[in-house]
Amino acid sequence: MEYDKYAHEPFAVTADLAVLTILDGVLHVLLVERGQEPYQGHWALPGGFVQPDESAETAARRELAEETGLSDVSGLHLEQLRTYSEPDRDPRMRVVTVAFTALLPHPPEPHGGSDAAQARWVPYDTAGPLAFDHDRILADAHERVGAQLEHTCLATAFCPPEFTLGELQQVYETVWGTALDRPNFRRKVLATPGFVEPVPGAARLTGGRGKPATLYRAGAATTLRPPLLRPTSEGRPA
Amino acid sequence: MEYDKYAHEPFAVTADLAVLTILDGVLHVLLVERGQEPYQGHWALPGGFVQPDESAETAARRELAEETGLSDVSGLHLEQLRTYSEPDRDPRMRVVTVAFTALLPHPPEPHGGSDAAQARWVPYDTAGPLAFDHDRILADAHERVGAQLEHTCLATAFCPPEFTLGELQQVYETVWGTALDRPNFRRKVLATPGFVEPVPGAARLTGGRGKPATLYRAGAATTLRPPLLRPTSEGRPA
DNA sequence: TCAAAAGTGTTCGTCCTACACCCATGA
DNA sequence: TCATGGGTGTAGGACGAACACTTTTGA
Repeated sequence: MEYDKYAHEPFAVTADLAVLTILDGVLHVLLVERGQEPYQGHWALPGGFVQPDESAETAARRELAEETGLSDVSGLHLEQLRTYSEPDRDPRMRVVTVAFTALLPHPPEPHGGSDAAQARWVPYDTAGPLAFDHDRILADAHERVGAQLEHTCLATAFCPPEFTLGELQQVYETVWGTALDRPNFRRKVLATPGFVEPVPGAARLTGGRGKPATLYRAGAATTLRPPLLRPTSEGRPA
Repeated sequence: MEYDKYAHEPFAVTADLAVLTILDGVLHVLLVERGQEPYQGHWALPGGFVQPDESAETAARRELAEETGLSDVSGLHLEQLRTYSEPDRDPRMRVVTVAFTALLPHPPEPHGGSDAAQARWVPYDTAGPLAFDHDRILADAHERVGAQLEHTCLATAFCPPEFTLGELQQVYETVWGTALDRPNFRRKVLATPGFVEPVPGAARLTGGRGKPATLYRAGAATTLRPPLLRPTSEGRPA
């Protein structure tokens, strides 16, 4: 190992975020329009440099607060995705990016942050092409979240503090892009101890019509055993 | 974003490896004894600085070759674990570490590499305490590999090119620390298309006694659907 | 002929799937 | 009273857990 801090070409480290949410039953991602070169005018994932006194996680949470304008991001789900370190990712210099996924319930209207021209929620399917290798990061984030839904209780992170089982099911259907059988989904969720717990006596009307649905809160469990596998789209799973 | 490369305190980026293998039915990890301060004389995970023209993946593979002395590491399983970036991880300077897990079949006798006093295979249970935050990295690697065995075909990475189902089962039992039912394990593996494929007409004696076992090769599949869940150790899974 | 390891069969329960059906509410 | 969404019931099949049993080898 080396002692001279300046012996090598310096690395910059950034924390970039794939912030996902569900708007009107459609998966959306938070994007910012770049205000400067390179890729000026292109859309990109929000993020920024990790400061000397921060961990990448801390930096990611700070950036999340800045970009979304949320006053309290402490309770939001934030998870490290992976690190992207190819030498030519950024034409300016050597940049190593630690990518994170963040999941939001009811998202706020984002306001263009300090270093971004503007920020906007964009439907996942129409996002891209993005700056740098952010297309790949976003695709990795989607794949990861989809996989996590299968064997963790992550789906509640997309929901407000109190939610109906119909809303929870919509999270699965939106992220996976498949329809699920409602009775079976409900049984599966309720049979998993600690996944959700009912709010006593509470119910809410959802679509303006229909029977009011019981409200639930997220439970203490984090893992889902046995898992809730997404339907194998006929035949051999990929 | 900033343009001045030297505006911030420089970050160093390292690639560290949790190299796992199975020796005599016991999970082992490759450790190096540090030859210099800090933590001189302590054991640590092998690794080193990412060079300016390398990705973290490339650096990890280079380090793996150097530490193990293997001439061909191209076919070995190497996977990014996560990135550790707390500000005080290294007393000398700001070091961000991209950690990897590597899985080896029959491991070679390691020879002390260039910058390490010596390298050695250590049983997983007796490893530690290690230098820096390597105890945590190693624990994360073990947890990750254990989880991967459940829903990927990763286990074959621990096996030589041709192996018996008994050896494959031993991988699961060793990493998970639990016993599995042999008939059921065999059926499960064979029922998963692409997990393993038989080597025509080949068989091998394993323990000196008993019926020779059919030999198998790793198949083309990577995911395991439905998964092969580790036994829930009585009652509620963690 | 015995021990050891591979491989096969069978039973039984549990879980998943698929539907059909009932309930409560607003229009 | 109809459409809409929430909630319950149930029959059938697939899968997994447990364990008995057969086969093939070396000692």
